[in-house]
Amino acid sequence: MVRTRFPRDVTKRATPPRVRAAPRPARRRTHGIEPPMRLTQGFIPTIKETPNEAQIASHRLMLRAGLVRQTSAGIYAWLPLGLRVLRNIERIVREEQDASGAQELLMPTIQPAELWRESGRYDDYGAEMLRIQDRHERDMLYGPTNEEMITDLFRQSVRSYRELPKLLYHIQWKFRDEVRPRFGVMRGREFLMKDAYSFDLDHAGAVVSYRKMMLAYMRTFQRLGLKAIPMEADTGPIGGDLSHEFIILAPTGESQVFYDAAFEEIDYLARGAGGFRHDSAADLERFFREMTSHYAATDEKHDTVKWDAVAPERRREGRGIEVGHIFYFGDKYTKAMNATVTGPDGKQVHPEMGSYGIGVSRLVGAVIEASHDDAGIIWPESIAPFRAAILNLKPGDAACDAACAKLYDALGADALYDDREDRAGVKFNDADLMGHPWQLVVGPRGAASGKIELKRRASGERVELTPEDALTRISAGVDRRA
RNA sequence: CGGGGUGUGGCGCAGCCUGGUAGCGCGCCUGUUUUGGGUACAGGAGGUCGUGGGUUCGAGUCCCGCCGCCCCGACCA
Repeated sequence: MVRTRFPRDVTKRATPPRVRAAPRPARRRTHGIEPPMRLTQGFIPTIKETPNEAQIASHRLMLRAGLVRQTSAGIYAWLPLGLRVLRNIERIVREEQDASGAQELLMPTIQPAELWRESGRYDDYGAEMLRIQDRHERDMLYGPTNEEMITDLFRQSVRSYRELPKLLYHIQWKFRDEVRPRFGVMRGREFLMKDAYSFDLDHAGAVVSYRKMMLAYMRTFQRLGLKAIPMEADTGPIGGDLSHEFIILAPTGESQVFYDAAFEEIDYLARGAGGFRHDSAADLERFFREMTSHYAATDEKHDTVKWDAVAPERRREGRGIEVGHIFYFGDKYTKAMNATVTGPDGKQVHPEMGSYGIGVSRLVGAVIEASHDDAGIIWPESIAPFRAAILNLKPGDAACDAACAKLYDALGADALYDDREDRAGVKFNDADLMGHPWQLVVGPRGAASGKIELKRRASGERVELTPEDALTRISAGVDRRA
């Protein structure tokens, strides 16, 4: 048995090692776990008619395109196509968390009631918390969030202010027993969430962590192809006095939002002059001022006087879906759970905390709400389950088969090969429904003369060209940021 | 949790009022046909009618209980 020891000095480092900004691999989907896929061999059950329970667009399309299946109210199984999207979103969220200096860990889904009794939330949280007992009749719960557990982990091991700040996150399934689950994965009971927690010595430090996360969020949403607006929010049951929620725009959103066009004009991913760095206090300050100086409000908090002060051509209005929420709440938990570090003056202090959530599974639905048409989903390049679909209009035809094999070979895991023996219309419809950014249409008509058709899902634009040129167009068309 | 709706082959639905051999469309399987936007024809497989009880000679249908799911509202990543 090999014994592993953690190097001592790791915990002594005052600040985490600098992480390079947003790694962007040459090939996007390089987790190495996703195999190429032929439709005849895959498990991608598309359906023609809309299941009766699905009312909103994203829910309907997720069921029809074979992304998910519901197993109970508000609980979903993720099928291969849906899982790819979920993983792609998760990957971008992770890259931006890492880039901000946060460290990933993984906490369990099941938590002991004891921790929640310490913070006082075991009783406060109410019926939304799923409570269970193990065989020894110990009270347990399926975690709806992780403030208590992270605070417990922190207090066990962090002793000195020299080890601060700590910015920790995980991406884990949560359960909140919603009274009324709805809108498919947008308001499920079980959902995948990225939750981060910051620990700082004082208020000033906590504010820096808060701003870092805010920047990470804006970058994340931009990479997902979404227009996100940060809005001041109430802190709710998490408590605290500084909080923002992030609303993305979609025609079917739950609430009306009003905001200044400034939010759309900022490039959060820009480098160099005008860009924002996570490790520069000045940049973070400037960034935070940008985020808070422009008008933004939901209908509940809408202030018509302030709204009238915004130049008319800069007023933007639309429907919004909440996809993230960040909180600063000081020593609420460190005090209740007695987590302390030794300060510079030798006295014990309760670190200041913040928590930061992104609804990863909700984002799958939210992106679809923001990007679809009558025919189906229109995936942004950055999270599409496949970059392209290869439609073999006549399997068995030598020229078609050869052309498809070549394309499939070149694209590998980035392509979904529709090799079904079905009518052309079936394949066109399914490809539109599944929403691949590109469609490579190979039919006997063009194959004879060495041509295929390339269709752009978003615009509907089609061109006839050689397979080589099509492949070039596809890779050239990748916007690595969005 | 209040209000409303609904549950019948994989999906969408009819049948229930007025009890009497469980049907239609799509999908699926076989064959023919068609071949660039869900083709056509023929044959076939597949259903404890959500569930428990009751009424009746007989219940998908009538009565009572329970459960699931959906929508509106209050509540929320």
